[in-house]
Amino acid sequence: MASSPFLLSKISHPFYSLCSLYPTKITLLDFATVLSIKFPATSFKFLKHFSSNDNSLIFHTFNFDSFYSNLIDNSTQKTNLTQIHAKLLLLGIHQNGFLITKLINSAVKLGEISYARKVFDEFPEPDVYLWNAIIRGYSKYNMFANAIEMYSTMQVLWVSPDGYTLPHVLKACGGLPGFEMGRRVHGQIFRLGFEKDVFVQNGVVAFYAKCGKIASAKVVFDGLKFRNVVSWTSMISGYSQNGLPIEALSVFDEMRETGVMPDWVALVSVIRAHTDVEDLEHGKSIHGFVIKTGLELEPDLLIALTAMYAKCGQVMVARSFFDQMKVPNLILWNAMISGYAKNGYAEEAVELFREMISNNIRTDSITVRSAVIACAQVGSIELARWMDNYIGKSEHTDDIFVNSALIDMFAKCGNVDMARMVFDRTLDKDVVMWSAMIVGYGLHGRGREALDLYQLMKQAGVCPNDVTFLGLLTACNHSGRVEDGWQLFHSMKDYGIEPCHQHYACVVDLLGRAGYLDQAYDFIMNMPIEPGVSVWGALLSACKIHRHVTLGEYAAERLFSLESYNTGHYVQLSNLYASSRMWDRVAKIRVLMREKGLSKDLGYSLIEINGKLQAFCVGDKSHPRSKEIYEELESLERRLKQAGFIPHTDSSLHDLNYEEIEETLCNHSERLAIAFGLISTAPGTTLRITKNLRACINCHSATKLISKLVNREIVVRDANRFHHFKDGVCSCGDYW
DNA sequence: CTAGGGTTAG
Repeated sequence: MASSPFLLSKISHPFYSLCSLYPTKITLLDFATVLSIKFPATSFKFLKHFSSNDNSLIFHTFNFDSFYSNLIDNSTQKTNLTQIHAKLLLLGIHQNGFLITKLINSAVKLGEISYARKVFDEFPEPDVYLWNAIIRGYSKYNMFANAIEMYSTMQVLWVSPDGYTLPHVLKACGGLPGFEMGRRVHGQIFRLGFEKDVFVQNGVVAFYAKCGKIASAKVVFDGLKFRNVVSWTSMISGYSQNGLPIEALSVFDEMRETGVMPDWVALVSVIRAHTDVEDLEHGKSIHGFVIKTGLELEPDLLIALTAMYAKCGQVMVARSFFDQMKVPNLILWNAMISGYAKNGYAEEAVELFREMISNNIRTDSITVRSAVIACAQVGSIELARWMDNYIGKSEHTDDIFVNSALIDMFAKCGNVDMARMVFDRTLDKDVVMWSAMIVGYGLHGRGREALDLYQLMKQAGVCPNDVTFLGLLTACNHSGRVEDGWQLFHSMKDYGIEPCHQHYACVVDLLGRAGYLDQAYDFIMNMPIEPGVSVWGALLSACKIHRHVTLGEYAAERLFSLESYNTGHYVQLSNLYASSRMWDRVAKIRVLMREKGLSKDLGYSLIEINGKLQAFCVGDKSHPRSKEIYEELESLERRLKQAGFIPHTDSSLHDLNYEEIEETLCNHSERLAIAFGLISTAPGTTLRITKNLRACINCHSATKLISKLVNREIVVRDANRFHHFKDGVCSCGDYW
């Protein structure tokens, strides 16, 4: 001992200042333990030295409980705890329930749940405090099945739960699927006489709310004699979680009337309700309240506010919140990304997602879902492939939501075959997955495949839903299958599905396009619900195709009365007149539009070259390679003429919807995009173009021929569907 | 030693 360097240094060692905190004398072994915790870097050699010592030096007057409990509380690492535990064992006081409970709680706090369990298992006869500690640990880390398992074991061993056990058990019940367990616990709570314990009762309320049994939650809540802010919050969030934000808000009002002051958790729930109803004004007033009550520094409250602003379309405000957050957590990232995606800021959403990845920030399935949705909006097949590739390497490959979104994304990015690949590689398919694929085929006019898939779906025992039928009807529509569509529509009732506006509009479209205008009209007249914009719009568009002026005017009238400021309706009617060469009425519509201050939508086309999107509008000369583009355009025009192409001049010339033709050269935006695509990609490369309006008949015919002349596949996504041009024909069969 | 909250939604 004399030679020990420790003795030489002990006077000056900071340990002595630490010792003065404790009221009792301390042994060398204790010294070593403290050292190892407070000064891990220097402790090893001391521990080694003392490990050969016996513990005869211990003073029996020493107050173990307070000394070790302080040590445990000061532990910041698992190794601290294991050393203390070893020490307790060495001292023979490892059956001290108080200290072991503390140890377990401390382990839980450090996230060392399996270590906590190990310590628990080594304890011979745990009392209710120990059981509570371990159940609490499992519940805290959402290991609900373990929590319930411990709860059951505890009762087998005749340890009765107390008022501290039950809230954790209830939380676990709420987190598990099914609610039988929770119901049993509720019965037990009643028998054990906890009906006046506000902690326990709040847990019961929250449990029922989580399981969707909001009525039961309300019954328990109403039965409470004393309600604190937690009781109210449980009820508010319960309504929110069950899609009843209005009710949630009225509970909040009630709470305010009874004079209970909301804390930040309560406000988070209220903000969520405002977010759900997209009520920006009231959301803002809650924001004001947050500032007034001095809670604006509460990070989670700021996250809820960010989500609210993002979802309500105030993405700039949301972004400034986001940027101010020192440590943005996953939920905040998700709120921001989904907010962008939801409000049409698809590029921003994707950019933020990429930022997460390049900074190695953890993503979850919600992040990925939102990002995929954003990619679908962007419409770039290269981006879509990148996303698919990323997911293939992630842990989200089996996420049914992610895969359905991927199917939708590939379909919307023009590659329905890749959508099918995702579909085929997903083993567990639900209705939504099947429907997404059917909708994808519908979008591309592949009616046969959609119908075949529907058969397979039924064979697989999956029951169709309203979206399935929407996809099927669209598919029939885009491939001219009137009979199939008609039958499918009528088979909806066999599955107990009530058709909605969109289904009716599809049928009107289906009948109308095929020329059955009278039938379409009768169909509308016999609809059980009031026909809306989509239905009349479908009829008007069919009247335009078949030049049925009187019926078209009738449909337009209905549209004007429903939406008097929607430019599209005027344009459609004008197109109908133009197709019937009624130029005076075309002019009248123009005057009418001018009077109402409406102007037609500007057409533009996007083409992706080397992963970059290039935009063109009609007659666009702003591109740096504009000269080359127009040269290519002229050469195309020449070759078209040589091939015998005669432009339609009757309707499209006066078609307000489409960009006007300039002299002989057609400079519609998609033609510019095609020309640019041709000069900037290798021969044979597929061109992928996105257009915001519907393709005009002239460009459609021209594109067919161009695909043959230049031997390229050209994929055009217009406002309505996809067109695949190849070898002089289009996948839509000129039916769109 | 207790309880209540937020991101998504094909």
